[in-house]
Amino acid sequence: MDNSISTDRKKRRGTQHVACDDCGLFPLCNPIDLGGREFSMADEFVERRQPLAAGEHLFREGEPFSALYAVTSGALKLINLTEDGQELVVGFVLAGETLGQTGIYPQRYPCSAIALEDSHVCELPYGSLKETSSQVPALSQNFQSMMQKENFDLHRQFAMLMARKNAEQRLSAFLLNLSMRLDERGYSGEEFSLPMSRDDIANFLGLRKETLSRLFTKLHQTGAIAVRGKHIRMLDMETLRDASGLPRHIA
Amino acid sequence: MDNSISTDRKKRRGTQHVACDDCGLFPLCNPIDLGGREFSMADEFVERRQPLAAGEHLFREGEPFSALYAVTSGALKLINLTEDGQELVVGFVLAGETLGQTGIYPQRYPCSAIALEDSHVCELPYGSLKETSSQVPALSQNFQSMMQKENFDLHRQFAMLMARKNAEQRLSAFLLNLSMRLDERGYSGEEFSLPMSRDDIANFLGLRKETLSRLFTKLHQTGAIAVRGKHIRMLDMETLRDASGLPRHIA
DNA sequence: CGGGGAATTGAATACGTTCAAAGGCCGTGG
DNA sequence: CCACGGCCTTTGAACGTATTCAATTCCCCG
Repeated sequence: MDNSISTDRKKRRGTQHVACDDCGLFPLCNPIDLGGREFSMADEFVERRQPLAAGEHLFREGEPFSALYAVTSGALKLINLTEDGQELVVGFVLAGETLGQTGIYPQRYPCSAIALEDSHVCELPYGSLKETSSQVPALSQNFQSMMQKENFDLHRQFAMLMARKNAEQRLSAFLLNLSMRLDERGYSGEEFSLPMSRDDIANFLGLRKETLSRLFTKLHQTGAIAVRGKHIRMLDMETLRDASGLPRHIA
Repeated sequence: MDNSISTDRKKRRGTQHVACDDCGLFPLCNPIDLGGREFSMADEFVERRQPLAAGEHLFREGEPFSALYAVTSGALKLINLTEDGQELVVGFVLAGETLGQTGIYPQRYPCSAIALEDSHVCELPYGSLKETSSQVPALSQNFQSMMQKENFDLHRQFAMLMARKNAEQRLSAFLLNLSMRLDERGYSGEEFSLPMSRDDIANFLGLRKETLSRLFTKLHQTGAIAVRGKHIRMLDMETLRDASGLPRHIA
């Protein structure tokens, strides 16, 4: 069996942008399909493809909510800070995915968003969205749909990761979740590059980085995945699904 | 210190209903505040207070999505079934809370909902909601707000429970989460009755019931909570917050 | 009062963590 | 282009925590 991953390491750091059609914000940028007359938020209000250096904050926990964002390239992590300054990773946002929605209700961002690598984001000011959507039913409708999908995704991720007992199940479920999400955005869910460090994954999954490392080697040795640093190839999805302990239709 | 819980066990099983004002579905039942003219879904479409026996299904995983629900009394659990027929508890719905929203996007319920005790639910058919909301902006607006709050709640619960490493943190966070949610609906968040079995909690938290049991006794002995079967009194919230390892502003 | 499921407790085992050390990758500077 | 240094990752061994399996107790309900 071929467990190897090509050793030439071209830098993928935040280079290729996701296609607009694959972006989670697309239905809000271009709500043309239902509107009767043509209309595009993108041209009017969306601040497109702002660069974000690795490690830079997009927004900070507690800041007043002001806009929705979509990641067009790169990836971010969402974190909370504990009293003693420790990070608590509560999520990852991949290229094509949106962030900021959770701040709408409390009017503040409930977590900080930090770029994991050099990234680009599109910014949609919430004021403009709200104002325009009151006049453009199609936009309002698409916004509604977006929140519904978001809700579903959150619930699914919760179901995937919450009740996983042992570390192997957690990691398997995590990898499957990533793979699904990459697929959804037009990337390969079979071979990809992890944008986050082992530490971040461990923190997110409630494990130690050492445990995680052992698990990666274990999954590698059993032939379920091929690992070379951050590069992952999903070799045996079936085994992973079994290892995750998840119902087939979820994973 | 008084670690005792009154020993008279009156049956609270699904007796008192939550007040309509405290119900998560209220903004959809009565979107009068913005509408100009008075209007109420409740009178027209909402099927009110349907009884549900303990153990009975409200809906099943995979069924076509048809309606939103609010629990007016009692409580439900949300579960997925694994291939081999094992339950995977993915959430609990308390009196005053809503369920079904996660089915909107995929057009199917992604999990089954089972009554934990004799309960009552109000049913709002989604067809009626959608139709009416296209004519009543206030309703549409409130629906939007509901999804936004739902999104926030899900994210918060995810943040609270996901990265909790050890069992004590998980249980503490779980109890704090329950307490918050009860408070929100006008119940006492300080003293309450767990509607679910130890097994269900353990399943949800990814622990064994034996471990859970030991933790309950431990928290009881340290004086953080008072436990008598399903009755819980939160004696020392500060200790619990510390034990949960959560940032203060979340817990 | 008695039966049965749920909850608790106990002892041995398995698993994940901890602390320490070594290895590998990458950017920097020679 | 290669050597150096730092950081991230991997590996090792001892320890601590959660799990397992079994036995007992507690409650709820008839």
